[in-house]
Amino acid sequence: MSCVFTLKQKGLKLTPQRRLIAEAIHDIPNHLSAEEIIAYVQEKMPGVNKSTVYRTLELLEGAGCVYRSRMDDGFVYHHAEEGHHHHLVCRNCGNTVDCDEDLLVSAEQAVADRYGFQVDLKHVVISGVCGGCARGT
Amino acid sequence: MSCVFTLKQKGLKLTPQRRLIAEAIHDIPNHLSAEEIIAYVQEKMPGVNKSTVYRTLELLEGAGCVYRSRMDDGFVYHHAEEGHHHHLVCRNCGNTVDCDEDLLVSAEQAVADRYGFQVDLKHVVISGVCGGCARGT
DNA sequence: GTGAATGCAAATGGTTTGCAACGTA
DNA sequence: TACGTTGCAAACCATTTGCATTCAC
Repeated sequence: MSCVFTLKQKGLKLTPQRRLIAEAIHDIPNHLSAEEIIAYVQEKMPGVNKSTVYRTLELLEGAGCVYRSRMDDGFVYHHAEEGHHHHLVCRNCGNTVDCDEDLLVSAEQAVADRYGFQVDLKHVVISGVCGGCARGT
Repeated sequence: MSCVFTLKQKGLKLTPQRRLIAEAIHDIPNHLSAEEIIAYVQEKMPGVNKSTVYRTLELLEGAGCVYRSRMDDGFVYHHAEEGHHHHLVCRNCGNTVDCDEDLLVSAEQAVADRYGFQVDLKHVVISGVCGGCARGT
Protein backbone atom coordinates (compact mmCIF):
# COMPACT_ATOMS: atom_id res chain seq x y z
CA MET A 1 0.00 0.00 0.00
CA SER A 2 2.36 2.61 -1.27
CA CYS A 3 -0.14 5.38 -0.69
CA VAL A 4 0.66 5.16 2.98
CA PHE A 5 4.32 5.90 2.38
CA THR A 6 3.42 8.70 0.04
CA LEU A 7 1.26 10.31 2.67
CA LYS A 8 4.05 10.07 5.21
CA GLN A 9 6.51 11.57 2.78
CA LYS A 10 4.25 14.52 2.33
CA GLY A 11 3.95 15.05 6.04
CA LEU A 12 0.32 14.07 6.07
CA LYS A 13 -1.15 12.29 9.01
CA LEU A 14 -1.98 8.65 8.91
CA THR A 15 -5.35 8.26 10.50
CA PRO A 16 -7.39 5.07 10.76
CA GLN A 17 -9.92 6.52 8.37
CA ARG A 18 -7.26 7.20 5.77
CA ARG A 19 -5.80 3.73 6.13
CA LEU A 20 -9.20 2.26 5.58
CA ILE A 21 -9.94 4.34 2.52
CA ALA A 22 -6.56 3.51 1.02
CA GLU A 23 -7.26 -0.13 1.78
CA ALA A 24 -10.58 -0.01 -0.02
CA ILE A 25 -9.02 1.48 -3.12
CA HIS A 26 -6.14 -0.94 -3.00
CA ASP A 27 -7.97 -4.15 -2.22
CA ILE A 28 -10.89 -3.93 -4.58
CA PRO A 29 -9.71 -4.41 -8.13
CA ASN A 30 -12.53 -2.57 -9.85
CA HIS A 31 -12.98 1.11 -10.06
CA LEU A 32 -15.27 2.18 -7.27
CA SER A 33 -17.88 4.82 -6.92
CA ALA A 34 -17.69 7.15 -3.97
CA GLU A 35 -20.81 5.46 -2.69
CA GLU A 36 -19.15 2.05 -2.76
CA ILE A 37 -16.07 3.33 -1.00
CA ILE A 38 -18.21 4.97 1.64
CA ALA A 39 -20.10 1.72 2.17
CA TYR A 40 -16.86 -0.29 2.46
CA VAL A 41 -15.40 2.11 4.96
CA GLN A 42 -18.52 2.46 7.04
CA GLU A 43 -18.91 -1.28 7.29
CA LYS A 44 -15.51 -1.63 8.89
CA MET A 45 -15.69 1.56 10.87
CA PRO A 46 -19.19 2.84 11.40
CA GLY A 47 -19.48 6.55 11.91
CA VAL A 48 -16.93 7.59 9.33
CA ASN A 49 -18.37 10.55 7.56
CA LYS A 50 -18.65 10.76 3.82
CA SER A 51 -17.00 14.17 3.80
CA THR A 52 -13.95 12.45 5.20
CA VAL A 53 -14.04 9.92 2.40
CA TYR A 54 -14.38 12.60 -0.25
CA ARG A 55 -11.60 14.66 1.30
CA THR A 56 -9.30 11.69 1.56
CA LEU A 57 -9.94 10.66 -2.01
CA GLU A 58 -9.11 14.16 -3.14
CA LEU A 59 -5.96 13.99 -1.07
CA LEU A 60 -4.93 10.66 -2.53
CA GLU A 61 -5.63 11.89 -6.01
CA GLY A 62 -3.42 14.91 -5.40
CA ALA A 63 -0.73 12.60 -4.04
CA GLY A 64 -0.93 10.59 -7.24
CA CYS A 65 -2.16 7.45 -5.51
CA VAL A 66 -5.62 7.47 -6.97
CA TYR A 67 -7.19 8.26 -10.30
CA ARG A 68 -10.60 9.77 -10.48
CA SER A 69 -12.69 9.71 -13.62
CA ARG A 70 -16.15 10.65 -14.63
CA MET A 71 -18.63 7.92 -15.19
CA ASP A 72 -22.17 8.18 -16.46
CA ASP A 73 -23.23 9.22 -13.04
CA GLY A 74 -20.72 10.61 -10.58
CA PHE A 75 -17.05 9.78 -10.27
CA VAL A 76 -15.20 6.52 -10.02
CA TYR A 77 -11.90 5.97 -8.26
CA HIS A 78 -9.09 3.57 -8.94
CA HIS A 79 -5.66 3.09 -7.46
CA ALA A 80 -2.83 4.39 -9.58
CA GLU A 81 -0.18 1.73 -9.78
CA GLU A 82 2.17 0.75 -12.53
CA GLY A 83 1.35 -2.23 -14.69
CA HIS A 84 -1.83 -0.59 -15.74
CA HIS A 85 -4.80 -1.88 -17.52
CA HIS A 86 -7.76 -0.05 -18.94
CA HIS A 87 -11.26 -0.44 -17.70
CA LEU A 88 -13.96 -1.25 -20.15
CA VAL A 89 -17.40 -0.86 -18.69
CA CYS A 90 -20.47 -2.26 -20.38
CA ARG A 91 -23.08 0.41 -20.66
CA ASN A 92 -25.73 -2.26 -20.72
CA CYS A 93 -24.96 -4.56 -17.81
CA GLY A 94 -22.38 -2.48 -16.00
CA ASN A 95 -19.77 -5.22 -15.90
CA THR A 96 -16.11 -4.34 -16.08
CA VAL A 97 -13.51 -5.91 -18.32
CA ASP A 98 -9.85 -5.26 -17.69
CA CYS A 99 -8.11 -4.52 -20.93
CA ASP A 100 -4.42 -5.04 -21.40
CA GLU A 101 -2.64 -1.74 -21.80
CA ASP A 102 -0.69 -2.59 -24.92
CA LEU A 103 -3.83 -2.97 -27.01
CA LEU A 104 -4.24 0.76 -26.93
CA VAL A 105 -0.71 2.13 -26.87
CA SER A 106 -0.33 1.99 -30.62
CA ALA A 107 -3.45 4.10 -31.03
CA GLU A 108 -2.18 6.53 -28.43
CA GLN A 109 1.10 6.69 -30.30
CA ALA A 110 -0.62 7.29 -33.61
CA VAL A 111 -2.56 10.19 -32.17
CA ALA A 112 0.57 11.63 -30.62
CA ASP A 113 2.43 11.33 -33.92
CA ARG A 114 -0.22 13.01 -35.99
CA TYR A 115 -1.59 15.62 -33.65
CA GLY A 116 1.02 16.00 -30.94
CA PHE A 117 -1.75 15.24 -28.53
CA GLN A 118 -0.95 12.99 -25.61
CA VAL A 119 -4.03 10.94 -25.06
CA ASP A 120 -4.31 9.43 -21.67
CA LEU A 121 -6.74 6.58 -21.82
CA LYS A 122 -5.60 5.38 -18.42
CA HIS A 123 -7.59 8.14 -16.91
CA VAL A 124 -10.65 7.25 -18.85
CA VAL A 125 -13.19 4.62 -18.10
CA ILE A 126 -14.03 3.35 -21.54
CA SER A 127 -17.62 2.46 -22.19
CA GLY A 128 -19.07 0.17 -24.76
CA VAL A 129 -20.98 -3.08 -24.99
CA CYS A 130 -19.55 -6.30 -23.63
CA GLY A 131 -19.59 -9.57 -25.54
CA GLY A 132 -22.42 -11.03 -23.52
CA CYS A 133 -24.71 -8.08 -24.03
CA ALA A 134 -23.82 -7.79 -27.70
CA ARG A 135 -24.93 -11.39 -28.20
CA GLY A 136 -28.06 -10.72 -26.23
CA THR A 137 -27.24 -13.24 -23.49
CA MET B 1 -30.20 19.90 -40.27
CA SER B 2 -31.49 16.39 -40.42
CA CYS B 3 -32.66 16.52 -36.83
CA VAL B 4 -35.58 18.58 -37.99
CA PHE B 5 -36.77 15.87 -40.34
CA THR B 6 -36.26 13.27 -37.69
CA LEU B 7 -38.41 15.20 -35.30
CA LYS B 8 -41.15 15.50 -37.88
CA GLN B 9 -40.97 11.81 -38.66
CA LYS B 10 -41.51 11.02 -35.04
CA GLY B 11 -44.50 13.29 -34.88
CA LEU B 12 -42.79 15.73 -32.57
CA LYS B 13 -43.58 19.37 -32.74
CA LEU B 14 -41.22 21.78 -34.35
CA THR B 15 -41.08 24.77 -32.10
CA PRO B 16 -38.82 27.80 -32.55
CA GLN B 17 -36.96 26.77 -29.41
CA ARG B 18 -36.24 23.33 -30.82
CA ARG B 19 -35.10 24.75 -34.12
CA LEU B 20 -32.71 27.01 -32.30
CA ILE B 21 -31.28 24.30 -30.13
CA ALA B 22 -30.79 22.02 -33.11
CA GLU B 23 -29.12 24.92 -34.88
CA ALA B 24 -26.71 25.44 -32.01
CA ILE B 25 -25.72 21.81 -31.99
CA HIS B 26 -25.40 21.74 -35.72
CA ASP B 27 -23.61 25.00 -36.37
CA ILE B 28 -20.97 24.93 -33.71
CA PRO B 29 -18.39 22.30 -34.55
CA ASN B 30 -17.17 21.67 -31.03
CA HIS B 31 -18.92 19.68 -28.41
CA LEU B 32 -20.86 22.05 -26.24
CA SER B 33 -21.74 22.16 -22.62
CA ALA B 34 -25.34 22.66 -21.63
CA GLU B 35 -24.32 26.06 -20.37
CA GLU B 36 -22.93 27.05 -23.76
CA ILE B 37 -26.01 25.85 -25.58
CA ILE B 38 -28.22 27.75 -23.19
CA ALA B 39 -26.17 30.90 -23.77
CA TYR B 40 -26.35 30.51 -27.56
CA VAL B 41 -30.08 29.98 -27.49
CA GLN B 42 -30.82 32.77 -25.08
CA GLU B 43 -28.80 35.22 -27.08
CA LYS B 44 -30.97 34.65 -30.14
CA MET B 45 -34.19 34.22 -28.26
CA PRO B 46 -34.13 35.69 -24.78
CA GLY B 47 -36.49 34.09 -22.33
CA VAL B 48 -35.95 30.52 -23.41
CA ASN B 49 -35.82 28.48 -20.28
CA LYS B 50 -33.00 26.13 -19.51
CA SER B 51 -35.40 23.34 -18.71
CA THR B 52 -36.53 23.56 -22.30
CA VAL B 53 -32.96 23.26 -23.46
CA TYR B 54 -32.32 20.24 -21.28
CA ARG B 55 -35.55 18.62 -22.35
CA THR B 56 -34.88 19.23 -26.01
CA LEU B 57 -31.37 17.87 -25.76
CA GLU B 58 -32.73 14.74 -24.15
CA LEU B 59 -35.25 14.50 -26.95
CA LEU B 60 -32.63 14.90 -29.64
CA GLU B 61 -30.43 12.35 -27.96
CA GLY B 62 -33.31 9.90 -27.91
CA ALA B 63 -33.94 10.64 -31.56
CA GLY B 64 -30.32 9.83 -32.32
CA CYS B 65 -29.48 13.35 -33.46
CA VAL B 66 -27.22 14.22 -30.57
CA TYR B 67 -24.61 12.47 -28.51
CA ARG B 68 -24.20 13.30 -24.89
CA SER B 69 -21.04 12.39 -23.02
CA ARG B 70 -19.61 12.99 -19.62
CA MET B 71 -16.81 15.43 -19.27
CA ASP B 72 -14.75 16.14 -16.21
CA ASP B 73 -17.49 18.44 -15.15
CA GLY B 74 -21.01 18.00 -16.46
CA PHE B 75 -22.11 16.76 -19.85
CA VAL B 76 -21.18 17.80 -23.34
CA TYR B 77 -23.33 17.51 -26.43
CA HIS B 78 -22.40 16.96 -30.03
CA HIS B 79 -24.40 16.36 -33.18
CA ALA B 80 -24.42 12.79 -34.35
CA GLU B 81 -23.63 12.70 -38.01
CA GLU B 82 -21.76 10.22 -40.10
CA GLY B 83 -18.17 10.88 -41.04
CA HIS B 84 -17.23 11.00 -37.44
CA HIS B 85 -14.15 12.18 -35.72
CA HIS B 86 -13.09 11.87 -32.13
CA HIS B 87 -12.74 14.79 -29.84
CA LEU B 88 -9.54 15.20 -27.93
CA VAL B 89 -9.80 17.77 -25.21
CA CYS B 90 -6.75 19.19 -23.50
CA ARG B 91 -7.19 18.97 -19.80
CA ASN B 92 -4.83 21.87 -19.38
CA CYS B 93 -6.06 24.55 -21.77
CA GLY B 94 -9.43 23.07 -22.71
CA ASN B 95 -8.81 23.24 -26.43
CA THR B 96 -10.30 20.63 -28.69
CA VAL B 97 -8.54 18.67 -31.41
CA ASP B 98 -10.55 16.71 -33.92
CA CYS B 99 -8.99 13.33 -34.40
CA ASP B 100 -9.53 11.30 -37.50
CA GLU B 101 -11.58 8.24 -36.79
CA ASP B 102 -9.32 5.70 -38.42
CA LEU B 103 -6.51 6.33 -35.97
CA LEU B 104 -8.46 4.52 -33.33
CA VAL B 105 -10.37 1.85 -35.20
CA SER B 106 -7.49 -0.60 -35.10
CA ALA B 107 -7.39 -0.33 -31.34
CA GLU B 108 -11.14 -0.76 -31.16
CA GLN B 109 -10.81 -3.80 -33.37
CA ALA B 110 -8.04 -5.26 -31.25
CA VAL B 111 -10.15 -4.91 -28.12
CA ALA B 112 -13.13 -6.47 -29.87
CA ASP B 113 -11.00 -9.38 -31.07
CA ARG B 114 -9.49 -10.13 -27.72
CA TYR B 115 -12.30 -9.40 -25.32
CA GLY B 116 -15.41 -9.38 -27.46
CA PHE B 117 -15.99 -5.92 -26.08
CA GLN B 118 -17.27 -3.30 -28.48
CA VAL B 119 -15.60 -0.11 -27.43
CA ASP B 120 -17.32 2.98 -28.60
CA LEU B 121 -14.87 5.81 -28.50
CA LYS B 122 -17.17 7.99 -30.58
CA HIS B 123 -19.26 8.54 -27.53
CA VAL B 124 -16.29 9.47 -25.42
CA VAL B 125 -14.58 12.77 -25.15
CA ILE B 126 -10.97 11.78 -24.84
CA SER B 127 -8.86 13.85 -22.54
CA GLY B 128 -5.13 14.34 -22.53
CA VAL B 129 -2.58 17.06 -23.04
CA CYS B 130 -2.31 18.94 -26.30
CA GLY B 131 0.95 19.58 -28.07
CA GLY B 132 1.12 23.21 -27.03
CA CYS B 133 0.61 22.51 -23.37
CA ALA B 134 3.00 19.56 -23.41
CA ARG B 135 5.72 21.88 -24.71
CA GLY B 136 4.84 24.46 -22.14
CA THR B 137 3.82 27.06 -24.69
C1' DG C 1 -59.69 22.31 -30.21
C1' DT C 2 -56.28 19.25 -28.13
C1' DG C 3 -52.35 17.23 -26.60
C1' DA C 4 -47.72 18.36 -26.60
C1' DA C 5 -44.28 21.93 -25.32
C1' DT C 6 -42.86 25.80 -22.51
C1' DG C 7 -41.71 28.68 -18.45
C1' DC C 8 -41.35 28.91 -13.78
C1' DA C 9 -40.13 27.43 -9.40
C1' DA C 10 -39.01 24.01 -6.48
C1' DA C 11 -36.78 19.42 -5.78
C1' DT C 12 -32.92 16.30 -6.35
C1' DG C 13 -28.60 14.27 -5.22
C1' DG C 14 -23.73 13.76 -5.56
C1' DT C 15 -20.10 16.59 -4.04
C1' DT C 16 -18.09 20.45 -1.42
C1' DT C 17 -17.41 23.63 2.40
C1' DG C 18 -17.43 26.12 7.15
C1' DC C 19 -16.65 25.40 11.61
C1' DA C 20 -16.13 23.51 16.21
C1' DA C 21 -14.35 19.32 18.41
C1' DC C 22 -10.90 15.85 18.28
C1' DG C 23 -6.59 13.18 17.72
C1' DT C 24 -1.93 12.42 15.72
C1' DA C 25 2.74 13.53 15.86
C1' DT D 1 0.72 21.44 22.75
C1' DA D 2 -0.33 22.61 17.92
C1' DC D 3 -1.96 21.90 13.81
C1' DG D 4 -3.98 18.77 10.78
C1' DT D 5 -8.16 15.90 10.54
C1' DT D 6 -12.85 14.63 11.47
C1' DG D 7 -17.96 14.85 11.94
C1' DC D 8 -21.85 17.41 11.26
C1' DA D 9 -24.86 20.25 8.90
C1' DA D 10 -25.54 23.38 5.56
C1' DA D 11 -24.29 25.03 0.91
C1' DC D 12 -23.55 24.13 -4.00
C1' DC D 13 -24.92 23.58 -8.54
C1' DA D 14 -25.94 21.16 -12.71
C1' DT D 15 -29.76 18.67 -13.91
C1' DT D 16 -34.54 17.10 -13.31
C1' DT D 17 -39.44 17.42 -12.25
C1' DG D 18 -44.45 19.13 -11.28
C1' DC D 19 -47.74 22.02 -12.79
C1' DA D 20 -50.33 25.74 -14.91
C1' DT D 21 -50.12 28.25 -19.24
C1' DT D 22 -49.27 28.53 -24.09
C1' DC D 23 -48.79 27.00 -28.74
C1' DA D 24 -48.04 23.98 -32.96
C1' DC D 25 -50.68 21.16 -35.57
